Amino acid sequence: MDDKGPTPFERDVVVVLEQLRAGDVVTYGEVAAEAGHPGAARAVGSLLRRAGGGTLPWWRVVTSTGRLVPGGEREQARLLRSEGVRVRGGRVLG
DNA sequence: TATCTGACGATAG
DNA sequence: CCTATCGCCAGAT
Repeated sequence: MDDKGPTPFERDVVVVLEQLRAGDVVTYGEVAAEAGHPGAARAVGSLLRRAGGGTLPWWRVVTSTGRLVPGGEREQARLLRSEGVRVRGGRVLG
C-alpha cells in the first residue's frame, strides 16, 4: 500500500491537457514542453496510451506532422471533426 | 541497478 | 510522399 497514485510526470501532463478546449489541437512535444518536461514527447504518448482513454482528451494530441494516433485514427478523426477540426487522410489540416 | 519498451521527433535517403 | 535510423524521456520488469 505504498502507491503514491499518479507520478509527478503524469500530474504535470494532466494539468496541460485539462487546459485544452474543444477544437484545440496540440502535439506530443508541445504537451511535454508545456508540462515542464521538454523532449519527453515519447513519454507523453506512453502515458496517454496507459491512462488517456479514461478522462483525458487524448484525441486533441497529434504528432508533430499532424499525424493521428496509429490504430485509432478513425476514432480520433471522428472526435476531432465533432469539435470542428478538419481532418484528411489521417491527418489534421492546419 | 540494468535492460527493454513505446499514442515521439528530427534527419537522411 | 515514403521508410529507415538514431536520440531522448519516463515507465515497467
